Amino acid sequence: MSPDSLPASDAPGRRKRGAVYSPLYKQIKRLLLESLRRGEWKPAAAIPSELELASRFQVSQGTVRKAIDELAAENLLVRRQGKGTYVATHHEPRSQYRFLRLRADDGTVATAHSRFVDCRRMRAPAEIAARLGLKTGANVVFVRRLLRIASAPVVLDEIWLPGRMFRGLNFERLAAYTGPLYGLFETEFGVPMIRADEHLRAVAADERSAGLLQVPPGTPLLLVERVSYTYGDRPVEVRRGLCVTREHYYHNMLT
Amino acid sequence: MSPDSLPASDAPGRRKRGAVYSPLYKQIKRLLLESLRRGEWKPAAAIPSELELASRFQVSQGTVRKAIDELAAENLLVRRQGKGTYVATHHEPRSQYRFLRLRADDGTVATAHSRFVDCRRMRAPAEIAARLGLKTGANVVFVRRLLRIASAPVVLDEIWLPGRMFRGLNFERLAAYTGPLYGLFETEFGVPMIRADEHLRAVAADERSAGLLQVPPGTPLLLVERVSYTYGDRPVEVRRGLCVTREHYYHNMLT
DNA sequence: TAGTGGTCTAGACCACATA
DNA sequence: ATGTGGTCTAGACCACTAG
Repeated sequence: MSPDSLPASDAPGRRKRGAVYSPLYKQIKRLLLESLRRGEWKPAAAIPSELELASRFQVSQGTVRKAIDELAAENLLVRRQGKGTYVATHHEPRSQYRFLRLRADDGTVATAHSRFVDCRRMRAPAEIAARLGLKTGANVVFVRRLLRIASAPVVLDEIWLPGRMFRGLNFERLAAYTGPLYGLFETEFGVPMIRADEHLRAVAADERSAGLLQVPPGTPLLLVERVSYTYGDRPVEVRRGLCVTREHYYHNMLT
Repeated sequence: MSPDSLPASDAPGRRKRGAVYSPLYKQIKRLLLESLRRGEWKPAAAIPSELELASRFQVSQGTVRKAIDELAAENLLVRRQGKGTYVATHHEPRSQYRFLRLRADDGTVATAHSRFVDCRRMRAPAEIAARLGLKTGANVVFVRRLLRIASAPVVLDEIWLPGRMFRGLNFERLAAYTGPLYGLFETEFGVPMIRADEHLRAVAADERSAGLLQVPPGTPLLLVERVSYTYGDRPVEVRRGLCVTREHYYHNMLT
């Protein structure tokens, strides 16, 4: 990207005047975000050094730093002193459990084992379609899986994904893959998950879920409804998780 | 606080060398935190300007800024351009719902009405005492209250507080007080809550809770176990909330 | 008009990783 | 030895608030 990417109208002092005011580092941040969205720098890859970006955008290193600081605070980039700045990936252990808030009673982050129960393509029900920004009846991939911790089933997930973005995703590929699901999405389908919204409720286990989770029907379960987003706030996953919270809990820190 | 507060051993370049390395701004941050902990600046009050702090600590404005930046990111301080930097308080609307993650189905943050059903002093059960860092049997204040949204009971809270820190807290004072509970704690007892840990589970309503929440016994409820902390990571509140999630959900955002 | 936080720069130097 | 991120400074100027 050339320096010309900075709108010419911003040339004098490079500030937007009038309607809205946007500091230089916010504009740089937007440019970096755009490069990430376009896939110019893939997950796990290094982005150019601060000095190089500074000369590319014709600003000082400090201004680039501030832009990167914010992206790092949002977990989109990872800084490594002495090495460089990298695009976040769901493959490293540190990012791996970013979206998993389930803990064992003793506080440990138990290692979960995925067992896929189902994977098929279907027409999106109205509610799922709405959340994914698709038309009702659009093609979606439906996945059902069981998360086991220490061999006991703990979570039953139902997942809906836009069919167009996940061409070729099927039961065999899921079963063959070891590692985090979002790692697969990112590597195989070029869809990095960067944010998720969760709605939690308590519900009673129905017959089917109870059977899969090996608990009596009617058992209180923690329902976690998630919508995940990729760059540009595009929703790309709807997930309904049913959790047995007899020996586990959902952890959250308020600040 | 005089500049001498900076350890003399740090004088050359003011860096800690050897065992651990701690940048200047982290040391400044620690000093500011200490002033907050000591109550030198009360909630809602303004702290000295950046320039004044810089001259006080004999560092540049930029270094003070970086320290304040981190404290603001942790919601301990609030910056207001053109006015100053203020100590966070639970009295302003913006901080008011910081610790309340319950939303109505339509996404709105419903205004909750508190109705206190119980307040008495008791000896701390072992588990509560452990979480509060007290000895079993230590004096604690026990509070039970019902949170109503649009006149329907939605949350039943049970709260334990260290007796020594909350002298004089009784049913009458609770009932007379309008506004957020943490505002009361901060103003009347000098205990600002700055962080909380929550553990969520799904449980079945027992007879008593079901009665108060006006749901059938056995109804799945969201159990929210919270431990709140004040400065220095001191635990000062244990709370058990039972939420009816028929028309409300617990909201969480993952980044 | 004065004071406060917010932005931006240029340059020096430090800590860390790698070759 | 080199290159990267991380810290710190001094100073200029901008945006915002309030007397």
